[in-house]
Amino acid sequence: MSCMPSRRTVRSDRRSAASPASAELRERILSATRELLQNSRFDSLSVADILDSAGVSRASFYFYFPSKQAVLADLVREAVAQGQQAARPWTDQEQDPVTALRAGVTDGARLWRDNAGVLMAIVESWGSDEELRELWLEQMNLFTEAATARIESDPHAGPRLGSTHTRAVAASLTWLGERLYYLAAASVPPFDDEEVLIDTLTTAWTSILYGDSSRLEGDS
Amino acid sequence: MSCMPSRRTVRSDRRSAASPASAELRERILSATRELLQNSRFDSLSVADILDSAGVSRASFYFYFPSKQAVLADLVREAVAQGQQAARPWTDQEQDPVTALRAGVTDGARLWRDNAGVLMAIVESWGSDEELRELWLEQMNLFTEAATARIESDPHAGPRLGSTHTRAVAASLTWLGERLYYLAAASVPPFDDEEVLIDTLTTAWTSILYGDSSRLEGDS
DNA sequence: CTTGCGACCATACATTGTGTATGGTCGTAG
DNA sequence: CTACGACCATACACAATGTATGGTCGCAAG
Repeated sequence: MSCMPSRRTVRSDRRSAASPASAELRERILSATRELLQNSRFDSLSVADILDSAGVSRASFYFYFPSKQAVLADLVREAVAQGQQAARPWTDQEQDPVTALRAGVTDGARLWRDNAGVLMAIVESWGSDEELRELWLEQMNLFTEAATARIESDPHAGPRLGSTHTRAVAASLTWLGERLYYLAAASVPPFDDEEVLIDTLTTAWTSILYGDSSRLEGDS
Repeated sequence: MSCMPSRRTVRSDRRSAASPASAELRERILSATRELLQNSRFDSLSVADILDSAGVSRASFYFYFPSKQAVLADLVREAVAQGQQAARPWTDQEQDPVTALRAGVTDGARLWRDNAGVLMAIVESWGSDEELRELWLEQMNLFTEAATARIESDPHAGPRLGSTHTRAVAASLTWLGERLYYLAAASVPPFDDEEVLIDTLTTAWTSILYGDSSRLEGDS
């Protein structure tokens, strides 16, 4: 998936025989961490746990990654790459706005469901690590940019907002999503109910962009 | 190290005449932590730092507090107690809704400005400590309850929302605030500009509650 | 006076976690 | 055969947390 093995020359094919580990340890480390993250919080996860789970030695771990945080960063890049596809139809405007909005919100929910561990980890950790901070801030920024562009080119939403504030509004919606998806993943009511999550987020987007929060289905 | 015994400033004033648990050191610990938090993140703060800054011994620290987190919990309770007063006029409805909303948002901004260190600390840490988690979740919950009550008793806002969703909407606005105030405190654009912060949050509240985001001053 | 107690300090320790060596094994390319 | 690259085992240096031990000081009651 195109990342960048800039660390070192990892691409070797010497896995012909004997070793119990013929594949890239790097992937094993990533997979193990991803799985551990489904049941543990990132900060209560030690590299020793990852080592045990991946069946890798301490030395090998630090050969491929400079720190635990770097592993998370890779996993996040992986997850968001997957998410940018989900966000694509979101920025189209081929269908009616509210429907498109709801579809985008739903895609986000699925992305978060599929990558709950990793995404929760980064939301909890980006405040305490510079690399993770920049990564996440950049991600939120990309999303905000896309939303801003969409809003400004929307004949209904665009004019309603002062152009100075459009970006701020887009940013606030982005961060609202970040928080609500996180709360849902963390099972914090009332967002632990996915339907409530999606309805509420969709309500927020449509209300703020179109000033219309009614008619958002009322099926409880 | 601190080989110099000059730290014993407590000497004769040890306990002026008071009774059990006069606990002057306790206050010193709280104050020192509060101040340190203005320039450091909570997780990059060791108890040794607090000890140095407060001029207290390790043993005394653990006499008063079971952990670093407990100190933060106390500071947070302190700050939010101060904030509940700020939130009171917020739940009144004596003035026009948008004005009241903006006033409430502004109060929140002031609270966050005055207690930035402590509040940032808890937002960053409530995910990793059970005590802090419950404390913060309860706080968000109290705020959500108040907002819900306000919305439901509001002739303009109440009817517009399905009653099932009212609480969820209130919760999302609460968490939006948490996130945006935090970002402002962390100097993340565009919310590092307090005017943008307040305008955007006010826009969100009025849009979602009243479906009206226009006429929110366009002075930019 | 002296004994007890509560607030407090100094220091050492057990434990856990991180990141950095150091040195060794084993297959394959040269 | 030898060098090298991928890998492992282990130990170490460091930092931080929380606990334990024992001691000082001031006051109050016997």
